[in-house]
Amino acid sequence: MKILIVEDEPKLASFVKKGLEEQSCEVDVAYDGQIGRTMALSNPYDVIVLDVNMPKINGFDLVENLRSEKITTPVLMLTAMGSVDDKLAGFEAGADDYLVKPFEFRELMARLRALHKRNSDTGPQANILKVADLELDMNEKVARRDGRRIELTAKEFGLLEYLIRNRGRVVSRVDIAEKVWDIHFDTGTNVIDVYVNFLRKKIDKDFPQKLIHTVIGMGYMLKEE
Amino acid sequence: MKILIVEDEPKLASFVKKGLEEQSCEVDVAYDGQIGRTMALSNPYDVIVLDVNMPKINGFDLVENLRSEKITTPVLMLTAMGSVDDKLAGFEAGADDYLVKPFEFRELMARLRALHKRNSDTGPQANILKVADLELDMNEKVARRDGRRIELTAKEFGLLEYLIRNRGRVVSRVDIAEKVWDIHFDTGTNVIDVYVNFLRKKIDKDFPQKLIHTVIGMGYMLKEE
DNA sequence: TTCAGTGTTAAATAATTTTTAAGAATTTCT
DNA sequence: AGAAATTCTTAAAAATTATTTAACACTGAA
Repeated sequence: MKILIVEDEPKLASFVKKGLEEQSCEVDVAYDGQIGRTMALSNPYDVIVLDVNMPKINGFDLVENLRSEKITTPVLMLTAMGSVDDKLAGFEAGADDYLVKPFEFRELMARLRALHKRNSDTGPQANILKVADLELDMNEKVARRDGRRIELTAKEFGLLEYLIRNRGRVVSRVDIAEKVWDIHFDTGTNVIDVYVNFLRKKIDKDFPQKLIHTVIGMGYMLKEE
Repeated sequence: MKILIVEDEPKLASFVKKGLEEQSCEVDVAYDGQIGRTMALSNPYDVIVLDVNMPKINGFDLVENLRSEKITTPVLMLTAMGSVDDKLAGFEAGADDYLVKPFEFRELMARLRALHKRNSDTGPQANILKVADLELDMNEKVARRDGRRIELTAKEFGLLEYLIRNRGRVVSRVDIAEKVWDIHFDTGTNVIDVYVNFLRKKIDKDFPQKLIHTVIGMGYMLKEE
């Protein structure tokens, strides 16, 4: 289990780190929210332990920020503030659990395990994204609709994956350009339009129920119905 | 969110049930572990709330049993036993969270939501602005009134969003021109009037209660009543 | 090197939205 | 009440946005 601890109190951080390492976890420590953010964005952690009270970026803001960046790693908030309102603020910001200091290490460990279990035990079948009768097989890198196998190119696959992960939500061309093409400024290109067209041919053309919808002036949306 | 409560204390059970139903959850209650087991096995719940101390089958045994039956529904244990050892036993048995009585309802709600969120990959929470029976769905980029779906163009959507975010406040044409059209000087146009008219046709026309009000000489206001 | 598949651009066409403008209706002012 | 100002409604013109096609460039494998 790979864990990131974001905690500005060195003593507590090293105590927790040691404990976790004894349980054969891989542990990284960030001593402020700023660094924590960078590390969380660039490494695939199983769980993140977050102190609320920190310089630069506090815990609440950090979770919110991570969530807005689509980082869904489970987060456990660690804090001395035990009021229900504080807890609610934590959950509101996007945390998955909330533990009040002082705590016993064993409880922290148990809670981390619980968070991890839920995220990882989705098993091998977690690698298939579905919408209606459309499946995206992340292992085979292939789509299926109504059981029929559909081969996709890399860009097509990337685009469809992005659409599927944002099913039911309108995604703008700018969003797509950034997340799928990694274009961060306006190049005046129409690649996205063209690729949506490719996808439609492969995925919607032969089926009565269309899944790819264009929302004029706003973007595209993948949705059943 | 569909929830099963397994709790032998009728008072507590009905208190929690009522609270959850107010948050528009579907709630079933089982008054002992035996029945709880049967219900959990036959219905697809989103979360299960489990009291530890119950006749026939206690909470620990019930989770263990469910897990062995491959029921992976998130379980929150509810109990008066707050020692770390008790908590560990709960997690050990397969629970996902552990809340000690007495608790505040809001915390229970937050924890249930957190458990549910992780299991249903609906991504970021539905982002919906509401006024009276009018909803503006920021994900789907669609309005709903009285449950009826209303499609809007980009400009219509922008205007309605601005009105809704300023509900109950009169916004001048100049405000609207600046924030929605990005026009910063007087062009003598009447687009805004035209668009308010468009919106009225889509949003107010078919309903007795009008939401868009014109305040002559000042601007427009969105308000119920 | 050639070839097939992939990614990108550009331009023509189609569809829809946005804006303009002008007459009708309403409200305000004298 | 009558005139003036403001707002509403409508339809058609203008502008924008989307789709499709085809051509071109790039890549990696044979």
